This record gives sequence, C-alpha cells and structure tokens, in this order.
Amino acid sequence: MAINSRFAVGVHILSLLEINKGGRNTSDYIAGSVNTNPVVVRRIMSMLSKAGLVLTSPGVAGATLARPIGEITLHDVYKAVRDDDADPLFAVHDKPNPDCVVGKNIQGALETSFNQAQAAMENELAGVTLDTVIRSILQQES
Amino acid sequence: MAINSRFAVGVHILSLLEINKGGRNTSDYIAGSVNTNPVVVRRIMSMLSKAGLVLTSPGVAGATLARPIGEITLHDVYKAVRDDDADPLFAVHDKPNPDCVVGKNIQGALETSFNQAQAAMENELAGVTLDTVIRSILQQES
DNA sequence: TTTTTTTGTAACAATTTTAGTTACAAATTC
DNA sequence: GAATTTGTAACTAAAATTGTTACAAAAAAA
Repeated sequence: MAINSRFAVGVHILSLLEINKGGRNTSDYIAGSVNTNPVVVRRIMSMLSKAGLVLTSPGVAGATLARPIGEITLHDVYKAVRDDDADPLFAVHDKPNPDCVVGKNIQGALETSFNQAQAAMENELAGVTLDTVIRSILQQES
Repeated sequence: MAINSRFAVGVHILSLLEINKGGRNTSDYIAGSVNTNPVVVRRIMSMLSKAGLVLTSPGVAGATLARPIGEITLHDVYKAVRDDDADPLFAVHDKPNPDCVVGKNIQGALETSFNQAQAAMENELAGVTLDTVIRSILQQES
C-alpha cells in the first residue's frame, strides 16, 4: 500500500458531497461515513479546497463541489491530496557513490522509466471522473 | 515518494552485477556503490534471489544474474522487492461506515479504477529491460 | 586444519510517515 | 449571547522504512 489513504478518503468525501447534496455535510457527518476523526476530514477537505475542487467557508456547515462531477477526475483528487505536488511516485536512494559508474548514473537512468510509469498511472486516473465513481457506488447499492 | 527505494536499489544492484561482471561483487562492495549498509544489500539481494533474478550461495562472494539482461524487466524487479506481493498500490481506508451508501460501496467502486491505474504503471515497467537501463548508465558516462 | 571471509537472517534502533486526537481562534448560525 | 462549525496548530500513537549489531553456517584462503 504505497499510496496513502488520503486519496481514497478524498474521493469518498467528494462522492458523499454529491450523493448527499441536499443534506448538511459537516466534517462530523462525513467523518461518520469515512469512519475517522472530523479533523482528518477537515484536513483533507482543506487540500481539496486549495486545489479548487470544493467550496467551503469558515463557520458555515458543509461544502459543495466546485465543478460538475463529470469535470472532476481521480487525477485531480490524486494531485490535490499530496503534501508536495512535485514529489515523485518512485523513491530513489539519494546518495549513490559518484565514484562508481553505476552510482554516478543510476538516478538519471531510472528517471525516464520511472516518469513514464508514473505518467501511465496518472493518465488512467485522469480518464476516470467522479461521475463514474458515483455511478458505481449507486449501482452496487441497487 | 510513495514506492520505497528498495526498488531503485534492486535495479542498482542488478546493473552493477552486469557492469562489474568480471569483478568480485560482495555485499560490501555493492553497499559502497549504493552507499548503504551491506546488510541492506543482502536483504534486497535475498529478495531478488527468491524471485529467481540472481544466483547466490552462502559463503561464496558475489552473485550473478540468473537471466540475460534483455530478459529481466523493471516489473520483475518491482515485484521481487515487495514484502507482500499481493498488496495494492493504492491504500483504501479499511472501515468505512456500512450504514452509509457511500461508506458501504466506496471500496468496490474504487477497486476497478485503482487496479487499472496500477496495471498501467506496471505495464510500463514491464516494457523496460535491464538492458535499457544499463545502456542508459553507460551512455551517460561517455 | 585453522583462520578469515562471506552470505543469510534475526533482532533491534533511529527516523520518517501516517493517522488520530486535543485544543482553540475565527466565523457563522441559532 | 450561546452554540456550532471551520481551519489549523500542536501533539500522540502506530506503522513503515532504513540502518545497525550480532551471529550461525558455508566457503575460501592461509
């Protein structure tokens, strides 16, 4: 489980905002659905807000989606919930020996392949909208 | 940096075994190139060995590749260095509220998309052989 | 054959990451 | 004015990651 659950929780939150659109989606209520602490929800909600995916106001209960569900992709959420948006999927040991041919060049040699693999993954996520996820949730229910 | 550096170190080790084929590739020597502790190298080497990518013997210095470099992919290494080969790339919160429509179905709804994204990433890795990596290392050197 | 070297692995430690919790100011609602 | 809610900081607990120490078993070297 290399990618932390903030991503899945982020999708959960957005799905709930849509499905429970009429209701009062406080962090407390959402936390009850996710089964976690309200502060964890607010923390992730804050990231979604900074990424422009949801609209919130201090003191005002709930949040609303900033865009139609067909225009929010899993990739948008993936990027939104990362601490450092630049940090790569694959870690590389940071101080290989520069006096060794392999040590000196391994980082550069891996960069291209690792970037391609990450891009392929992100591209798949970009092809899935919140709409699809919500449809799947509701379909399983019926 | 979601995927730990054992993967990159694994590729480093295999590359070094090939490039320094004539030499004496003890865990101590390899550790010097990676810039880590020899035990860390032996631990990863053990995983590579169990995956059938290298051949080693207790007490005998060094290791050799079990297959030609054109027949070892980054995906082989990726799978080799994972603790639990089954554990997925994307973590999902494990106890969402079953009394909520979203909580009850979010795991199933995410499974398909997450699996596809992971498969796309692994597929890219499967398209890169150790041969390509080594070529890149040597090319950067010249 | 004795000594040294090396692998393989267990046990432990240090550091970092992740998730959860407490606390509280600021804004809004009741 | 009292109660509720967001937003955020600070802290705690647990887990993962990486590095280290220790040592048996096997092989190589002396």
